[in-house]
Amino acid sequence: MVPERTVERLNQYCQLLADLAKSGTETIFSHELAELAGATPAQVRRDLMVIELAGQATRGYDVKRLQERLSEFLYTEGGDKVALVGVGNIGRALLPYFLTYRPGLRIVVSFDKNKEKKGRLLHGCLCRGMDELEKAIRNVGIRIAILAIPAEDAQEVAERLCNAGITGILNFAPRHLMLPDHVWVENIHMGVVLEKVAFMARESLREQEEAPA
Amino acid sequence: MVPERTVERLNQYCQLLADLAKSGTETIFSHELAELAGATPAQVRRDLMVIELAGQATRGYDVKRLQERLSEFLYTEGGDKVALVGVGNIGRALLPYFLTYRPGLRIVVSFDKNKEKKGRLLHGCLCRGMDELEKAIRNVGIRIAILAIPAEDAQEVAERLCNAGITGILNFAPRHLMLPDHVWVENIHMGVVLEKVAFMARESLREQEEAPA
DNA sequence: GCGTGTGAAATGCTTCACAGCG
DNA sequence: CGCTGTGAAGCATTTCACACGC
Repeated sequence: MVPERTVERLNQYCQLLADLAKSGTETIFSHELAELAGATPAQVRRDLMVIELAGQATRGYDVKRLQERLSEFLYTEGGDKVALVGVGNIGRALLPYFLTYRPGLRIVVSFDKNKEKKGRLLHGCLCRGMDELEKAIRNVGIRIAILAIPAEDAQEVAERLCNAGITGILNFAPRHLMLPDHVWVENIHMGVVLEKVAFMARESLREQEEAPA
Repeated sequence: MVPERTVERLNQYCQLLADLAKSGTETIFSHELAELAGATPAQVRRDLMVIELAGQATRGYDVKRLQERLSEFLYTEGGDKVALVGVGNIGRALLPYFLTYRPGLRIVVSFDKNKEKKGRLLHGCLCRGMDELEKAIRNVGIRIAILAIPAEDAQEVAERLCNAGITGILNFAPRHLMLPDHVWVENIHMGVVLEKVAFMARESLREQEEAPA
């Protein structure tokens, strides 16, 4: 019901507002928030319609109130627990980021097939063996997983995650996962995105040259 | 002119076709490629219209020919050179991936403000100091950069990159970059995406419960 | 019959433009 | 006035549906 892109931007706004609140800003106009987020003022206002909090024409929006309302809308009470599967470089990049930065999500456990990592604390997060995957996820009641393992293992492990009760996956493995419809999968395929950047950069350059005036 | 999403998928197809060619597959139907890529058959056919290569109703597409044609369309002759700015965990995750996996892009130099990394080879890629940024990029003629540094430095470094001739940036810093219009920026904000996954997973669960039959 | 290529319809998302209000 | 809230218009992307050819 809420547009996907809007959910992304609301999360972004929420983040920005938290920073603004910390730095003492009390009110903000749609065009200011738009500039920070890289959106248009109309877009910001449209997005904010879904949370039904009125701004004032003379003052804009109350930063603190807006941030509270957004958190309420986006996050569950107490925050969601997340499992990290695969503690390679990507996993290690994500851990500190979420542990310190994100209010609504906590990475509470990680898994790796490398036995040496088993039992170790990485950024305060216990690493378990892959054999404990289902049991640990079930016991802790985790619904969200980050999949950061080699492509060839991705499908199999993703299926195990779903069987263990996972309903949302952030997938970094460059493979399309075939999973039941009720599971929400979001792919981050960095290779594809970098290639898109290269292509689009070239394209937009070409367009400019072709139509100089 | 070519739709953005199509560019992404064409890259994905190209990747998949390379694998298929290696494994000896000679021809492929749109519905097979669609399944591998997580798209629909109609979408695949629509995407392939832009490269004007005909498939055959009885046999489908010639894998090798299609892959060649896609590479030709997507990549520049000899490949594009890429700079990696910030050799933290994200940077280290990307390096081996692109060095071994991507045909059209080569990370040829990296930069880090940590002086200890200066002059070292990381996965065969020389790491330079931030003071050498402009000069190195200009000399080697690099157009594409990956920005994987802390948010607070992102804007300033991005501006330096643009002044050095960069026209495409893949940005991992959780900040919207304000840059000239001719520079193509693609953001990967993992935090925002993970939060979206959590939200959408919850939403789609709720919808299913509300409309069970 | 079965799959391709493609106009035309449908969907989803963004932007415009303006009424309403402090 | 300048900014918010929002119908309506405009774009981008996806899906439908069917003519054509092996």
